[in-house]
Amino acid sequence: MDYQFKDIEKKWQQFWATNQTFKADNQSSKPKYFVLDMFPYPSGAGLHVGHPLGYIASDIFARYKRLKGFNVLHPMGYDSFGLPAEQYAIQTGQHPAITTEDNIATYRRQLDQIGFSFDWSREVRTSSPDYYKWTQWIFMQLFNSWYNKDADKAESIATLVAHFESKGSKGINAVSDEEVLTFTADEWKALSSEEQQQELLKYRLTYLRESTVNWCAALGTVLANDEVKDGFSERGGYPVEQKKMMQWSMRITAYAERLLQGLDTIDWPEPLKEMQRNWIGKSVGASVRFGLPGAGNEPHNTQHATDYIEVFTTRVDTIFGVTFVVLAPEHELVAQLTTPEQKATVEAYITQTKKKSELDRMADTKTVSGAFTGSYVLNPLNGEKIQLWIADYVLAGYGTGAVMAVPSGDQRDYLFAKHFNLPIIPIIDIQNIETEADPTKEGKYINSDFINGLEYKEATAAVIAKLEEVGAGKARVNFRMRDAIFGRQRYWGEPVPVYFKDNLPHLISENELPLLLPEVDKYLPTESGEPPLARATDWNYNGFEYELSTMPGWAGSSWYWYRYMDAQNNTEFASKEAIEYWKDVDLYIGGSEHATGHLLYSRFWNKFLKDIGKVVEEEPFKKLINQGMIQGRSNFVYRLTFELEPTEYVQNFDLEEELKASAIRSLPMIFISLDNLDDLNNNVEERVLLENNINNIYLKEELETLRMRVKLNLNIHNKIVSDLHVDVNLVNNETLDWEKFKTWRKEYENAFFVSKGGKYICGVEVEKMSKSKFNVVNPDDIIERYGADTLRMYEMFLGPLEQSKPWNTNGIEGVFKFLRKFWRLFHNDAWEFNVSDEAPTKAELKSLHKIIRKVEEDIERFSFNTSVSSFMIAVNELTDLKCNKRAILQEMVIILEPYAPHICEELWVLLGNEAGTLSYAAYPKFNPEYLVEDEFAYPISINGKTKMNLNIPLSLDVKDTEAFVLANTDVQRYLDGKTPKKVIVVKGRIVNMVV
RNA sequence: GCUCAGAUGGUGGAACUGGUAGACACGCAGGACUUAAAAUCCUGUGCCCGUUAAAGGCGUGCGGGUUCGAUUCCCGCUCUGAGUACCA
Repeated sequence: MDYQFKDIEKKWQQFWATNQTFKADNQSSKPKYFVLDMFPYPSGAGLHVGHPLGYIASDIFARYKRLKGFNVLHPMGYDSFGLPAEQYAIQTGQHPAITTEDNIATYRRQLDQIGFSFDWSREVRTSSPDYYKWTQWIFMQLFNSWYNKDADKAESIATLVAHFESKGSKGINAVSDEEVLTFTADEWKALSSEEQQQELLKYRLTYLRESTVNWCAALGTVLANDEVKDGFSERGGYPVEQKKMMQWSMRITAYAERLLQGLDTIDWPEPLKEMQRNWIGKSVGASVRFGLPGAGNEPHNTQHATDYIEVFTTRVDTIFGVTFVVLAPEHELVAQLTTPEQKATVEAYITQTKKKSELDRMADTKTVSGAFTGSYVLNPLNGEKIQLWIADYVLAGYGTGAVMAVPSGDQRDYLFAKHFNLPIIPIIDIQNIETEADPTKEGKYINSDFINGLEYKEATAAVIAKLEEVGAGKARVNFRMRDAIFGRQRYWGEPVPVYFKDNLPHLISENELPLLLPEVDKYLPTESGEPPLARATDWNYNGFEYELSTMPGWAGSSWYWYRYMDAQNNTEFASKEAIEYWKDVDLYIGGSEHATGHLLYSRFWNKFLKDIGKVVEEEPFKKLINQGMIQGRSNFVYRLTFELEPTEYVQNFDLEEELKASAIRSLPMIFISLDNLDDLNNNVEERVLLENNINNIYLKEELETLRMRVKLNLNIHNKIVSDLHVDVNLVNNETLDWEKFKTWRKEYENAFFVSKGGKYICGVEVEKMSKSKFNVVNPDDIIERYGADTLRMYEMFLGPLEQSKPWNTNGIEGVFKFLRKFWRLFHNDAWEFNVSDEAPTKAELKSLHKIIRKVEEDIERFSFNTSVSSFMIAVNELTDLKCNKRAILQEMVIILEPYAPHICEELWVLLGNEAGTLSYAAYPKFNPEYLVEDEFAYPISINGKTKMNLNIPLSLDVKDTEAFVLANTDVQRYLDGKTPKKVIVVKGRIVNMVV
């Protein structure tokens, strides 16, 4: 029988499902291997061809590892909480759970069609209560924990309470809010329970904090930064204001150092690690206090936050070059430190700053602006009085919201000083500050008191020592990363398992989990601007109000890989045994867009779960591969822009009306093929020719009656054509199927095509894949035409996995032909299955063992595109050899199985093997003996240019090879009687002669 | 600005540690089969010069360098894509 991919694929997909072929066991004598894909958000649009790229790669890897004798865990699930479903619910009133369910069904159908070897018995959905029960449970553990810096790990809040009770706050080294109380044990005990809880909240790993959000009153909701454009909501264009709100936060900053260090232990793409490093943003420097004059002893040393300005600097060595200090306009001391004379200026400046969005403030790096407060601060090391300014280039949220300005070393400070005429003091002997700041660390210090003559390293150490001595500063490490906001004012997310009593948050008890998402009448905020959950009736905890915000999208995805290990467990998020067996993810494949979101939060939660003893590995994803994005590839047709004009005035003649009344209704649409377009643009004659053609061919009969009444002139517009997107499904290899095109839309029904040789060539552009550009390609269509095996192999054949590339089907025929050719090896000319048991020849064995090694090497380095090519080469070779030997073909079936599982299963059974055993067959063993050659066609080159090839026995050593080459008459002809100065022979590679 | 990735025929791409640049596939051209078409098969296909062939020249973004030999290593530059940012 011919290769009937439809029957074959359906048959085996059913077989795998009924027999649970890919169900993984949590116990095995085999080594474990966990292959994970980033699970999808089930959107209403379904899967497009970009989605499966990573899934196909991971499936090939998973299937390969099974053949290599591993116990493979390869699961799939859905990140099913999220905004689009909620948006849809708001529009249609349908419960998001229902639309989500529908979308999942579509995804599942599409995924099943591609033939993935997922263990569906472990499927997870983040929106399902038996899943989010555990997301809530982890939240509770975070609430019940604090970060002990001495132990460098999270601990139960009980250990903190015990410490407070016995020793007070003394000796606690914790990651906490900035302002915590200092107290003795007795003082602690004297606090009311509420006061104690209030204090403990400052230590918990998830806590309430007032944070600024983008509040859109009209939409009644909080918007993400990228949903805000120039101070207005992207959707609807309503004004957005900065509003302070009590929000749940996650103390991820406690893990900053461990998150940074951990990167060195995992096998991830370097750019991705770099992104996380930048996001964490560790900078090593010092904090320095600039005292306020008149506040007492100078230089200053006091506990009260109001009589000094604290700055963070990475260049504490430049402290003698400080000529002013700048505060962020939002800094809390600004009002207090502004003198009456400067009050008006400063307030005007603050108002001006407030008008600017954060984006504007960041974008405008050219204009220098600021205002003098009228106050001075004192340099702690030389007592010098320096001006205190405010300026919007200093951000309140970073460091301390204040900087010490060193105009000789920092370009921003330099411009500021020049603009406001502030002093600039050079501090390093080799510094050149004529036209710009010079941030050099080379050279020796000048104008710098006790560090004069020193070099960078010793100077830094000396300054820090001095600062510590006078109590005005110390070495400090600063991180850019902030705590993550964890609350969302949305409906379709996990409810936070917290209720409020006396304005304090309390956890519900564990046995009351899951806290189910309540039903609401509408998915909108309330009139008073409370989140949708406030609409739920009778939703309270023994009369106390529940938290009304829900968890963000990343909550459910920050631990889901553990649930796959033990998806059905009712008593734990996963059993200890399951976690100890599977441990971590060996291979994780997904897009790099999750670099600083999902991948950072997951590492954070993982480290926390390890601290509390629930998981065993410090890092969750040992190896990670980013698959590139599949971009859309749009096609264009070019519609001629022309008009007809009457050349004379005729009474009561309106061309438009006459056209409408005529048989043709309107002027025909004429499309110009891309290859004709150049001629038209460059060649006037062509245009005249076309005009004549239009008149004579396209318009002739239709306009005859009109022409009898008035003379018409045809004008082609200056911009000859307008480019229109055309559905890529109507185009094959840039050639338009114009019959289909005519039926695509009513208005094209009578279209004309101008082309060379009857082929209409379309234009191409790479853009985002989107409906409006008609460039979305659905895997279903490809599978319908070519089958899943072709789709799988073609997606791999497209190019390196990590590279972004536009989707195009130009080469898909080649892959399909390859599979047919493979099928043909097992069949005779009458399409009857025909395999021989003869012993294979040397040439056949060579082909086989070449491919065994090649595919092994390629898969191990995730180079799937090259192995597809190699399969083609192997099948071409075996076809040429007319090989139908079982000994060769059966091995081929095993090697190809990860790539094209359906056709291989079918052939496996035709070869007489038991159905379903292929997935666990043994991968063929490579034997290098079959590849040994006794001769090699050496390229013979003269001065590095290859001239000819020469077969030379590999048994010859370097010297004999050289002699063999020089004895050759053809070589002599090339040498033209000259003796080479030097002959380089690389055995088995090349011979090069220098003349 | 900074960080990272990339640039190879008409197209997607290959060339792993410096050793025959362009594998494999698409497309295109020619041919076979066919009444014809589709399908299939065969041949050719980097560019230039050359009637064919031979021979030759040029070729991996650009300019240099190291080397017997560079797509690969080094220096400088251009462009494209991604991330990130008045980060002190």
